Amino acid sequence: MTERKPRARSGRRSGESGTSEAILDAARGQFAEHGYQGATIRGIAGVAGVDPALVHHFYGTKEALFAAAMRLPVVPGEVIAGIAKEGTGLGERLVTTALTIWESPEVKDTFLGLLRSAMTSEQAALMLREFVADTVLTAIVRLGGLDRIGNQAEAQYRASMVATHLIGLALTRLVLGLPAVTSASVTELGATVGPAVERYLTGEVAIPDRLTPT
Amino acid sequence: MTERKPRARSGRRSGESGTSEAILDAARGQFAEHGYQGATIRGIAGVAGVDPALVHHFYGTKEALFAAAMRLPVVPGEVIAGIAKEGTGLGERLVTTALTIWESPEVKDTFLGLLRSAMTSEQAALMLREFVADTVLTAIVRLGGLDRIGNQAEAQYRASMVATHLIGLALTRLVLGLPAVTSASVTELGATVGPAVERYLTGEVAIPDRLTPT
DNA sequence: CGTTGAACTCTACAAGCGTTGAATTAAGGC
DNA sequence: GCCTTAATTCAACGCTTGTAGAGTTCAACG
Repeated sequence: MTERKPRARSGRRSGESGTSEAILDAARGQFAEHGYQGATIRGIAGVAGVDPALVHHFYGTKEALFAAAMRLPVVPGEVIAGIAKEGTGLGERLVTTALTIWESPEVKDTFLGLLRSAMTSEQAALMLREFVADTVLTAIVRLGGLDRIGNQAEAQYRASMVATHLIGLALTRLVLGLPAVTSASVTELGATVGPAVERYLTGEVAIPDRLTPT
Repeated sequence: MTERKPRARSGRRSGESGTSEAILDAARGQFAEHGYQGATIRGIAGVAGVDPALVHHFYGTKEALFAAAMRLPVVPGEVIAGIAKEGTGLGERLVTTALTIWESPEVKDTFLGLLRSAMTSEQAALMLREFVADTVLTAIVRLGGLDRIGNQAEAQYRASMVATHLIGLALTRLVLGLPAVTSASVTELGATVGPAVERYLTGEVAIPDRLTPT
């Protein structure tokens, strides 16, 4: 009875522990839940069942850990492959594709972490911009939109409107929890929002003069 | 040379100092810049040129200060009055109205503070929902949309789509800083986004079955 | 003029943070 | 079977944070 609470012994564990991956997982979860500032190394270590110093040993600083945790496990090909069912419009497929990717288990925490952190961290904002550009532009290209537009600035503008709407959708659905948006299914949202997105991609849209040189 | 740095004497100041308002202003600025967690009482006090304890004396806890700072100076009537020029479509007017209000000096810091804080604070998320509902729904009503729809659930769904798009616009413009969105004028954005919003309000939109009882 | 109360600063505490260095234990190559 | 190297915990530092209490100066009222 010399030791009451049986603490974990120090020193290396037997076998492959997979601890560094567990730490990354815990980090993604905490960043997704509390954002960059709200998540603490101690909290992450706690979830991973590990001493805080170990987190530091593996990843150095908190910033580096964030960068490592938010790095995508390459945009999951399976998810994209399973989508894009024919028969529906381009915009609709884009919306359902984006939502499905963002809500897929492999990506959700990363996306949420970036979204929450981007509000207060310039670094995270940059990463989120890249992330959205990656997923949305990739999806656009893969689904075959925006390819006919020669004017680069106009294409940029149109794509930004799409991104704007989709990010708003993610925000009201995943973070803010607007009832009407959370209770709708991905398919329903695709049907409702799809046409608006499609108009931005290929429809008649007011483009600022300065972007369309005579 | 007994005292190097001339510190402010303690005790009450002469005349009306208006300090409590200065603190609220500073708080709005800091919350807008860093979000709820990122803003510190010491930082706010510093901007207001005041001892941190005074902030506490006036507003009690940080949460209470946040609530006090984020309370709207009643939606500025001047701003709303100066908008809604005839000749453009309903959606276009809604977009320009919302953007103009949110970017007006009286409201901008409050809105940004709520937007940044809502990502990590449930309290702030609630306030943001109310805020958006207030400004957007107020504008919708004032501009005369959505009044013909009898079905309450459908109206809710349509309005949520509008809010979704507008919040996305605010986010990419004010927080994320997407170049194509920040460099456009409010008028240009109104022309581009307006039709999409108008469609949600009065157009032909796919409404989930469960919302439209036969 | 004296007293009460509000505005204001000082000092300090307890808690939590990211980070560090040293100690302990196991794995892997020679 | 030793010896290096990696994984792991421990204890602690220095800093910042929100908050509390006590003290100081002024305004206002009788």
